[in-house]
Amino acid sequence: MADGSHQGTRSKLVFEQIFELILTGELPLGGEVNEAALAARFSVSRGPVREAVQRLQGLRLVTREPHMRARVVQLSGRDLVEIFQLRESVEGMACRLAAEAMPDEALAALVADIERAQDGAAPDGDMDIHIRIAKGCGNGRIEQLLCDDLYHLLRIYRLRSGAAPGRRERASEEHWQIARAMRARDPGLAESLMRGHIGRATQNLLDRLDDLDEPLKLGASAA
Amino acid sequence: MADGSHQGTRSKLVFEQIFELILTGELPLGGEVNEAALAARFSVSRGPVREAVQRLQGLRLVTREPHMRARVVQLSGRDLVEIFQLRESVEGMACRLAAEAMPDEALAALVADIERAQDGAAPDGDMDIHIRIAKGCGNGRIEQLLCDDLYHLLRIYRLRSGAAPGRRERASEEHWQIARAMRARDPGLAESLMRGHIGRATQNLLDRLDDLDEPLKLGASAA
DNA sequence: GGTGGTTATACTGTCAACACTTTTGGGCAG
DNA sequence: CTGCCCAAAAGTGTTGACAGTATAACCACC
Repeated sequence: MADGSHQGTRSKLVFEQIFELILTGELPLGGEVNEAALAARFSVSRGPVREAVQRLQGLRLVTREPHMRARVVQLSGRDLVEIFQLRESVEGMACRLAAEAMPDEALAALVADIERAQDGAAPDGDMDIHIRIAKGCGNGRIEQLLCDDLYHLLRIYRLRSGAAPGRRERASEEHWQIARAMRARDPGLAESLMRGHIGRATQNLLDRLDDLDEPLKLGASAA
Repeated sequence: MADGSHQGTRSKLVFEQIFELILTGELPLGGEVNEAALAARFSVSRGPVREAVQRLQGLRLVTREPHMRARVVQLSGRDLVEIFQLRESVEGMACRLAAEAMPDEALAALVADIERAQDGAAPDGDMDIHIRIAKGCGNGRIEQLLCDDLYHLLRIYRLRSGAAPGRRERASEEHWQIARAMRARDPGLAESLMRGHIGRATQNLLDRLDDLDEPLKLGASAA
């Protein structure tokens, strides 16, 4: 069969639907998650909903203690800083490994795509670069951590808070440097540049946060 | 009530019991995981067993695809190298952060404990140091990744493969250097030393592995 | 005797109902 | 009016049974 990857399992579908609900804000960030209500909404039993929620808990997207209601994560400034610190170390390592493991063509294409994006049309080149590096590092566990676990968190954050003005160009420039270092097969430099890149993003984040424990009320001109 | 913290939830108990079964080898490393059999063994329904298995899957301790039987992870040499690469980056960052965040007394106690362990009686100081650093880094997400997710994997690995001869002293010496750098409030040096420490352990692991894809048959006199 | 299809089995995915715990709301004493 | 206690409601944890799918055994056919 051509694709067939529809793996009928309800749990996975419900998981993605709940995630969409969080993205759209229908499930607000600090809000409660009601298993029965979600089950009724998706016309399934509580079993699949329960598994989906548990999986969300595994990704730290919801918090749940034994007998209390599950709640969507708050994403306070403190949380974001913690996530960015983790990304700094892990994506740095991914970048180092990818600079050794990725084939020449892939690295050349990476540089070319970034340069093309810098010129004119470039929609979502932002996260794409990081994902491509993570997928090319050859370490499945790191790839999973970055592309599965942390990626969801980042999507929620990005959707709620637009990038600072002028930061996009700056980031693209840094991406270009990173990719060039990788193409030159300089793992140490590539890792260092990536860590600096994410470290700057962290600093940028801190500058826009007055109180570390505020529940992500920023968002500015999120248009 | 004195303690009462037995959090009656069956799922958690079953989770720990299954983990024990993996540690003792009763559930062999590449073996299949049968929900019904486990349910009967623990005198619970399949629901809690299912949740426990799913949680194990979240920790990458078992692999499970939609309709196939779940299998305990194989822990091939490749897997171990991936885990150690991830640890190298994350524990390095944890060490950096801990060198900034941990109180003076805690750092002094860390150095003291290592020195005491070097002299005479020191049972399991090995992992303990890493755990203490992870818990002291102040980043809850990193702490959770190291102490919850990766710790289980490492326990399985350690139980099956003893350390190389003479490596324990070497490791203790490196721990001492790390702790000293932390006490001296030198985050950069502390991170560098920790990365070198884990990198050496990785190299040591590679030296003992002929084939990266072998399912962890090391352990020397595996009687 | 080997091979392809077919039935039988075992297991996972899903469901509806029950048991237990936490929370909410109201009534009562102070 | 305030605070505590108690009962009703809501929600989670757990159970046993049913449905769908992959694995295994079996048999016919080449």
